[in-house]
Amino acid sequence: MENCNRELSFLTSNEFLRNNTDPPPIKEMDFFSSPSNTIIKQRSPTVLLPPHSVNTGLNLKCASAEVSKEENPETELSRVEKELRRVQEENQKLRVVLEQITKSYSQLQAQLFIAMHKQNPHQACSNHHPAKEEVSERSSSNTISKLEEHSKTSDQEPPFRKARVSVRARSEAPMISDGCQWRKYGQKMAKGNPCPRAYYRCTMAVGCPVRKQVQRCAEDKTVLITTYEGKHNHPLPPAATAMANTTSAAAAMLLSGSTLTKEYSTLPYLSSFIPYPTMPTLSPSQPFPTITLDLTHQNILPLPLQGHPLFFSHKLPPPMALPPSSLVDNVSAAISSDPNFTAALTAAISSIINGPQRGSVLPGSPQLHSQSCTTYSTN
DNA sequence: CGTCTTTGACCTGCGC
DNA sequence: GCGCAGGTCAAAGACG
Repeated sequence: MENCNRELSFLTSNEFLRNNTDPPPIKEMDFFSSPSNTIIKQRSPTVLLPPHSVNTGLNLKCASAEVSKEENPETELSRVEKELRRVQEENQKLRVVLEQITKSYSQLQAQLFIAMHKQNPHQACSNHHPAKEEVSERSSSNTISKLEEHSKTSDQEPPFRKARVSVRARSEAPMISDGCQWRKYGQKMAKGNPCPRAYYRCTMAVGCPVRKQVQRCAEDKTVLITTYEGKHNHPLPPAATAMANTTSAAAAMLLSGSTLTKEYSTLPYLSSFIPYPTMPTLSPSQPFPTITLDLTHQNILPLPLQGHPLFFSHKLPPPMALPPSSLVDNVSAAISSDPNFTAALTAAISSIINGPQRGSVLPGSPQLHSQSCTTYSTN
């Protein structure tokens, strides 16, 4: 039973990149702090830095203080501009690296989820929303096996049409803004809930199969339950990509089963985290596997959704009463919830950072120049 | 006038 | 077969 409460959640701590011998936890990605506490000078490319002290060598001294007063101001200006451009490029590279890391993590997390499910198929537990899904073990395994059977035997219907990703978020608005265009095509009173359920379909492209249902939680009417179904057949605007990534990844995690890795690699939108997925929750009246991303009680936002319009629509103080946190904080927090991921993620990070040496760098991933390093400040 | 929402009717699947 | 519930359709109305 203890596994029953085991959600794949991202918690707030900095433990994921930490071990006993590691430097202090990362608090922020500080690219512009004073040199005294942020710059690590590393001259030899063969010396490995601690895992998260990625020194890019941006010796960001205050140039003006060191420049000779006789020097031409224009030359100084151009030098500073040049330096600024270089810093921006470094920043961009690091961003790409981080994206690769998050992608690897989401894949690893999905694999763990599937492995857990296969080990304890009868413990596929429900989430903790009593009003939503009271799941019997029998119906759960039945549906899962039906699903697997379906995915094996039928290539005609996209599996995403059947998988659902339910997002619970607090919002006073009638509908969360997720960057897509939706057209309402129906509304129904659902049994057991005084609030009507609205049906929307994506209108960003003709024939887009994506639909969503929006309904307020019966127990807590401040909670908006948005259930996504289907996969977009068109490019998405940046604002919508985060949510699409999230739901696609979650659906893939739910559906892919033993062929997870293969299917994952073919998902067009998969490039993001899976935030706070609970175990698949299956309604007895609906044979659709549903994965619930519960954002109502978490004190950290999922990475792809931070800064997303969805969350700006909240009445909660953004970002949900958290102290200012960095991306790295969130990553570390995420992994800390499951220590088993630490080793795997460390390997993933290593494979990216040391890609060229180990021959395992991902295509298109940037290569951190050994002498071009940036320190993640702990301040 | 075109687009979107509303809402009752209809279809489908499931349990009894 | 019947009733129920979820989901969808489509006509009518509202709106800019």
